[in-house]
Amino acid sequence: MLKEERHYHILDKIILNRKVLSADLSIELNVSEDTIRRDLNDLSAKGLIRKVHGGALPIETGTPSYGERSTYNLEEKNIIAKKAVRLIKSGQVIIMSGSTTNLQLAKIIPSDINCTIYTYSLPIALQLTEHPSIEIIFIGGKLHKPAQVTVGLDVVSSISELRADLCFMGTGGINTLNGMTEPDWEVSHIKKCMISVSDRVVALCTQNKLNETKRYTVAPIHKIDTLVTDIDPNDSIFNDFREKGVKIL
Amino acid sequence: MLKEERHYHILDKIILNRKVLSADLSIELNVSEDTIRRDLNDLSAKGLIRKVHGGALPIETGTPSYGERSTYNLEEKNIIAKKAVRLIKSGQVIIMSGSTTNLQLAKIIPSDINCTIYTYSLPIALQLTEHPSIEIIFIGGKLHKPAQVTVGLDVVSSISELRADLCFMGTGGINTLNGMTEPDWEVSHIKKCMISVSDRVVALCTQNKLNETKRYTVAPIHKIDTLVTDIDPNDSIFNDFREKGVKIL
DNA sequence: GTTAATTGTGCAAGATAATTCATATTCAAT
DNA sequence: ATTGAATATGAATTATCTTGCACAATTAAC
Repeated sequence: MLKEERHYHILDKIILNRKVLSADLSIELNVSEDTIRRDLNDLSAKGLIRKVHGGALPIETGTPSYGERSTYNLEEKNIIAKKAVRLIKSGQVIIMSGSTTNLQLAKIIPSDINCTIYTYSLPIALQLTEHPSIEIIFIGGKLHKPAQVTVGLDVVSSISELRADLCFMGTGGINTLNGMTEPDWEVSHIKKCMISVSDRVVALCTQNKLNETKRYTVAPIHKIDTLVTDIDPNDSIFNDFREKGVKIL
Repeated sequence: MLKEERHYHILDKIILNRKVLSADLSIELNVSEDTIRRDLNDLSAKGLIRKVHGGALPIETGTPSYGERSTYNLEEKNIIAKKAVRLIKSGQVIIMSGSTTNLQLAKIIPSDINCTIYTYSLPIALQLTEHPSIEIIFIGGKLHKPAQVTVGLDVVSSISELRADLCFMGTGGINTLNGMTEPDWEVSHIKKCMISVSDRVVALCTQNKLNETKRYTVAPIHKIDTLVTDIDPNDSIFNDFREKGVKIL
């Protein structure tokens, strides 16, 4: 393994995972940690990565101001939200799952949009109360405290009585082979239900969830109409998805 | 987990929840509280958060959100909440209406209490998610934005299927002649329903609502078991209430 | 072909950074 | 004032980093 090969590997990994650890790389690339550190120093000197104690992170994009930094993790989610919000039209009935990406989306819905939104997430509902005209229907049930969403049979049965034009779904993991998957059993059921009552399913997915597979299946890939990510929709990574008929945004 | 990752996690969480506790973060991120405190100090030094005893808060941005929305008569409501909280026992099933007094009450429920609480108020539900053991059932329906509560037939029919030991009710107005009254038609119906499914009804009432009468009747005075106010329960103002069998706290 | 510089790598020792732990102090709530 | 919780501090520990050096492989020069 040549030095440059390692460098490319490191850069690839850092783009994909948003971080690398010296210890991991040492094992993966089968060289000592010293060598990895030297690699990281090289790349850092070239301004390609940012070296930190224990590994390295990508260079921060944009102006490193106060607000920018504090929204760092939300940056990708905001990109996704901005793409997704264009799908919302007045008059639609929409279901939103309880992800932080959806929360970002809820924040930027233009005030001239007039639609009905069903959700089972307290933060999202609360955010939507700031919107002047959207009709919000909260889906009741037992509250799951950490995620601040309702869960359980009540939720499933409430959703199954609906019919929605659009469904915005945060993703635990998605790939062409296993489709959409979820780490949580209850949530996977709720999402199944959401999909079955929605005309179009829009999956919101940060790149780190792309090509991941979680424990429970939500839906095969062909049930997903549109996939919204924070990467360029023309990227070749999406070829498989396009073949299965998934629109990329 | 790199140090910066923790920092981003903390910033994300603080944006989402409007506060973080050192103890929680320590468990979530699997490091000691010392480390969390040092992280908080770092972030605070960068001006990204405001460190306080026990955790940290976001930098004040001027836009007050649900949590810090100015509450009128906060002092009185706290007094009432402190009296009312003594009525809560482990094992009970409780319904809470959506008043700011109830919100204060929700904040001070001792953490060793273990009960089930039904509510249709977003702020109260959100507040209760901080409690370690209470089971929260949110009553879904159409959201009334200004009050951030659900309303409508869904709410009424959900409530009518319950059975509760206790019911904490904010009051629009109360007096011995007209009983409990409400300015809002929809809310008056919901409250009627709450009363009909509860064994005991506790009315929480600041003194300015005492002896007021609003447009719609909720219940005659004898339906109220306990009246909690911010004035001395032995005050002669309560004589009429006592005659009707209302306990004063 | 031999030699000398150059480069890449691993190893070891000391330096630095991050973390935990024990302890004393401060804080918040009664 | 008293109590219990949260915090700051410094020592001890662990992890990571830097540095210098040895060695091998590669390149360049003669």
